[in-house]
Amino acid sequence: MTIQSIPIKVNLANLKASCSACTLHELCLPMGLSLDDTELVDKIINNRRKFLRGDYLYRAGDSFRSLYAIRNGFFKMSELAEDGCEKITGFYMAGELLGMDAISDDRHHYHVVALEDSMVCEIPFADLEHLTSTIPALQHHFHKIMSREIVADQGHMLLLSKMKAEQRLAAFLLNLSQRLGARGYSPTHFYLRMTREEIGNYLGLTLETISRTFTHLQQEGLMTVHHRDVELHDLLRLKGMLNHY
Amino acid sequence: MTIQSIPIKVNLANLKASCSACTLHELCLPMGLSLDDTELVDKIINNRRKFLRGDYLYRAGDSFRSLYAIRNGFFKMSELAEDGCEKITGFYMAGELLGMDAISDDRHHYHVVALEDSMVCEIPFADLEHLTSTIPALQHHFHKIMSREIVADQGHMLLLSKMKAEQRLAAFLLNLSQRLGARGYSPTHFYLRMTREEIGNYLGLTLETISRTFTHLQQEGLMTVHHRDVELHDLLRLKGMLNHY
DNA sequence: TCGGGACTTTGATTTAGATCAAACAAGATT
DNA sequence: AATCTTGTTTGATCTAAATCAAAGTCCCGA
Repeated sequence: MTIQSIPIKVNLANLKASCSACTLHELCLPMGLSLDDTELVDKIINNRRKFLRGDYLYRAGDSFRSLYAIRNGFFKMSELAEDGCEKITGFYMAGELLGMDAISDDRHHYHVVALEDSMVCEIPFADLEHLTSTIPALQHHFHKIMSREIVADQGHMLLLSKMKAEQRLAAFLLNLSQRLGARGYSPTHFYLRMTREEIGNYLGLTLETISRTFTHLQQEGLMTVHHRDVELHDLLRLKGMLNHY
Repeated sequence: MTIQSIPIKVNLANLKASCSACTLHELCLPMGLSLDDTELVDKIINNRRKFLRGDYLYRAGDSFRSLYAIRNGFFKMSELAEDGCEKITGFYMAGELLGMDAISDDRHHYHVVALEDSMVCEIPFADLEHLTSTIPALQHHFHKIMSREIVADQGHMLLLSKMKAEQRLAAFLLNLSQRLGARGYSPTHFYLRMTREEIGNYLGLTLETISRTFTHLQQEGLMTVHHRDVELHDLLRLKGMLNHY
């Protein structure tokens, strides 16, 4: 069994509440949809599909038909330049929605690859739009989800344009921590699903800088890393590092 | 008359076609809305409001009620850290929609300031959502607009994480060029509405680097800059600079 | 017409992080 | 167990851009 396939311990009760079936489900239930509406939503969600580590969910250039809700697992989204140079635009985990960039011109703009074995629900976009026009609460929720993607991307822009290496890595770890915590996983102890190179790529740094910065954060007593096993010792001090640009 | 207030020469025929009244108008007309639907859209758009250079359209933290469509003019969007350090997240021009980040949690996340005298239409978001649920073509178009914002932000992320100073500036100029061209302005000859410092801020560089890079691009014969008057001599070669990361 | 302020250019120096290089782990494969 | 592969750490050196510094330009208001 590889490290990558070791399942993380989950607080099941929590997970169930925040991600009962599939993203869309999670998305609409808290919106106070009626039972009938919930059934309508369930109907358009296609069967879950399994992806093994390394599988592509879709590729840049693929024509756009559906959004994808991650039921569980972990994905990276990236652009591949002609020269083979990869540029990672984001990491996505359970409860998150993939493919919203493709609405703009009916083509996916990026590759999406599973970084661990994962389960995904396909949501045909035409069906979703049909449903959102009949269920106002669902429409509003969908707008919020797109808006959150915008906020997240703009946050990452600021990270890339203003923060130093140490701050970027701290922000990255805190972001993972927060998202894992929201899903019922431990916010302070988790496995990284990606290599140092992929982290560096995403943060606009090299793998060597990531490695050195991990070493430094450990020396400061802020965290422990062994391979991909991360333990954050002091979330507050980590957050404190982000304030001063 | 300051340089900032010199009006740029416009191809009026073009402008009219692509931006007849207000952004939303421009947005829905090409979607094949019926005349009746178009009238409905017009009804929810509040009177145009004028903003002088330096005026705030809204501030970070303001509660979210409306999106804003720029009828004409130029705005910058920015975050202001406690220490007073500004971080510019984007520049917006005629025909673009502001405030979509605020849908996520009913608060504006950034400040928006006019960089020249501008005219803006306010679009109450509740009204817009009401309309989008009754006009499917409008809903779809709105989703495309949000999606385009996501694509643009992700493109800027890649710029910030992978490109060198010269490529960033070239990409910035080409982006302005393309957007101005789409609005009927000259894509090769335009005024910059922002300072070198603001460009640098947005591109993750210092004003000195922007200045030196302008000088260098001029020496290469790719462009001419006098103060804020930019002339691009070779769009193809500028585009060629972006390929190699 | 002069002087002040905002912005820009250019030069000298410094530095954070990139790049180059080598050794080292931990699994996976034989 | 021995070897290979993939990913990681650490060290030495280099470099693009930051920072520090000074002078120049344009605009504006008195």
